[in-house]
Amino acid sequence: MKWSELSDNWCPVARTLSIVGDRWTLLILRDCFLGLSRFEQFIESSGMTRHILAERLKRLVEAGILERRQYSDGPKRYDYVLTDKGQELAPALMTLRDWGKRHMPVRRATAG
Amino acid sequence: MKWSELSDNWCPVARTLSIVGDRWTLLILRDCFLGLSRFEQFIESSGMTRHILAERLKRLVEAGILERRQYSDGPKRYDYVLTDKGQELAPALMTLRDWGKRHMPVRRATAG
DNA sequence: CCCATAAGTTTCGTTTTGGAACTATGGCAA
DNA sequence: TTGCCATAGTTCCAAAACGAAACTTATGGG
Repeated sequence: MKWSELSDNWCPVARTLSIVGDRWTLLILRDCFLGLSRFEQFIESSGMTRHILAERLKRLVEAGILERRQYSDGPKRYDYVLTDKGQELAPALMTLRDWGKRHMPVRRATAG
Repeated sequence: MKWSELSDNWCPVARTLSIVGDRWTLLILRDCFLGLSRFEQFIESSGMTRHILAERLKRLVEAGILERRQYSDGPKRYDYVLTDKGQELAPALMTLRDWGKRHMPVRRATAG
């Protein structure tokens, strides 16, 4: 079965995962909840490639989870902010965070 | 950045996602919460390939989320059950389910 | 004119995935 | 004792996704 076919699955968990159930997407949303909104910020914070970030942002906007917003008119620049629909993913992020805190202790530092 | 490097990230959300943040893994866990435990059951319920299922089960066992348990001694057969650590992912599954119910309505039936 | 900033896009080699066939183990029945 | 079934995997190959890095587009400033 193709992953994309999951968006019409009977199970609401599966339908949710058809959007956020991949490597990186939930990390972008985490960054949004931390207050980040710009392309370069997501790149720096998450460590994903520009290539993939661009594709994920497009999907999140199409899904109505993020909104692409022009924030500069000089050189036209855009950033991404959570919609109401996106905001409502907060509980999901929080439960994943809580589980991680309890069950996934850090073994060694991420960087020096 | 490689996905596997995420397991030592400072952020507990990222560390959690280093295990469950891929296509399919959370669906396996959903099935476990629905009472399924056998290889063939996961295959039938989720629609993923045997190949990927085998790999994901191995990772979940290594992570201490599932336990591989012999359930038959005639032909030796094994199934998979949630550990306490795995059980504690229930809130995460429930928040994803609730969000899906609210924001991801079914467009058409999955099958005829 | 040249450099910097910032949001992307393109290219290309590597890794992961999907699909389907195949393997291993043992029960059961003719 | 042979052959078929069930079940948990493994193997193989082509297709899709991904990572890394260079390139593009648009504008402002020295």
